Amino acid sequence: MLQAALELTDEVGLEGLSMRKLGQRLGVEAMSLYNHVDGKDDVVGAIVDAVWSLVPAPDPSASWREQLRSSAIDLHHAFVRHPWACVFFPPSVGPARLRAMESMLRALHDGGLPAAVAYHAHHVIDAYVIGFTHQMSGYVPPDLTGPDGKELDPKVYVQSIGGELPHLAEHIDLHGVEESLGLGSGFEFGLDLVLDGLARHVPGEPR
Amino acid sequence: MLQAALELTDEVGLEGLSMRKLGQRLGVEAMSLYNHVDGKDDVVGAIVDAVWSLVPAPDPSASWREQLRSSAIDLHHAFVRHPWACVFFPPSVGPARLRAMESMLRALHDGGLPAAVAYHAHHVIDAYVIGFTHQMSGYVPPDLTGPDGKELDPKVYVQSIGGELPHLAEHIDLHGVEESLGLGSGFEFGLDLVLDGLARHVPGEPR
DNA sequence: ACCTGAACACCGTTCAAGT
DNA sequence: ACCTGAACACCGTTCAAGT
Repeated sequence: MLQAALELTDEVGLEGLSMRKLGQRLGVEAMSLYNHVDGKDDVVGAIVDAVWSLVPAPDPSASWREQLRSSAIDLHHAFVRHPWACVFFPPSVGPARLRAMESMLRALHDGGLPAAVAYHAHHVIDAYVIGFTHQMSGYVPPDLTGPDGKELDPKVYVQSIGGELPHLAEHIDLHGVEESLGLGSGFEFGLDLVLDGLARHVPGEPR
Repeated sequence: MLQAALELTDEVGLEGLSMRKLGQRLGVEAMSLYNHVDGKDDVVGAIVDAVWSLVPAPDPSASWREQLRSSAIDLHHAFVRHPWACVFFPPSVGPARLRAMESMLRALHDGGLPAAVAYHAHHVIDAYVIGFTHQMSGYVPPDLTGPDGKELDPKVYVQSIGGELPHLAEHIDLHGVEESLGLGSGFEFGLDLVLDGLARHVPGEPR
């Protein structure tokens, strides 16, 4: 049934998931589900944790930086595949997510970061990975087809809403060609900003 | 009416906001609202943009770094006051948010950051500010009162869910005393990691 | 132009009743 | 032990009817 819930949510999203539809998919009335599950929050918590369980534990023999980096990227990919799971507060925090948190804190600690830095680093990285991925996979480009059916210039589109906003119009112009800017993916660019900053907090390895 | 919607949402949250309750507060049936507004998405988009309008435009004579930093902190505070507005995708992006985006992109451009860096920086900072603030203000500490009414040790609480997770237990122990770690707020710590990283991309000012 | 009541198509969840 | 139908308390939204 957990499998059915996950597939259904992949198809219809978290908003579209309902006990009635889930029952229907299982060939059963919605009310029967309450014999196996506490309620909707229970199933949402379970399927979100199932996505967390897809990210492999980091290699403890790698450097702290490589562990954090590859875990963040693996998590990012899992959320790209299941965008509805990219959420700060699922109804409950399951064991898979707890294990991921433990791995990250262990890597920071073993890497020699001061406790205060490790404490904040954990929240900063979580916020960045979930935040950026959520933002990225939820984005839908604005509809640029004008009332006459022709494509609007970003400049006039932006102006129609907010007035004279030249930098914003230029920014929208770069959509779709951002990979050609020579900086790699936006996600990794930001991730490395954070990790580089953390590296400068490792005592004994200044730079 | 926009004012009433904002106050109501401050009280009951975004989940609690309904056309019926909003009508009730205005002394009118819910269906009357559709004469003044396109639908619920319309009012949510409007009140979210009203919160964005609370953050002042940055001082253009300040350095790009100071502009970004103080805008991010102002936005953070606005979202702490109105947590329901701290959302990546409101039903619509209003003029206040567009103006904030323009100010940020202008500061990055005038500060001499390469176009590719400015492009990604915008998304990274947005993701971080919204992500961290959302995470922070939505967090509710786990209920540590055991079945006998006594307070559980974080170690045994964490173990009851996920097994042996020593670093996570230690992390939970630091909750509430994180301000005493000597690194300032977690939000500003992460923000400075990002801004410091961006500063190293300014050509001609190596370091 | 603005408001209203009834209705429609949905929700999560409870509960007594069945097997 | 598991399933069911009816019901409750909610949603957003439409639409014909009123003033």
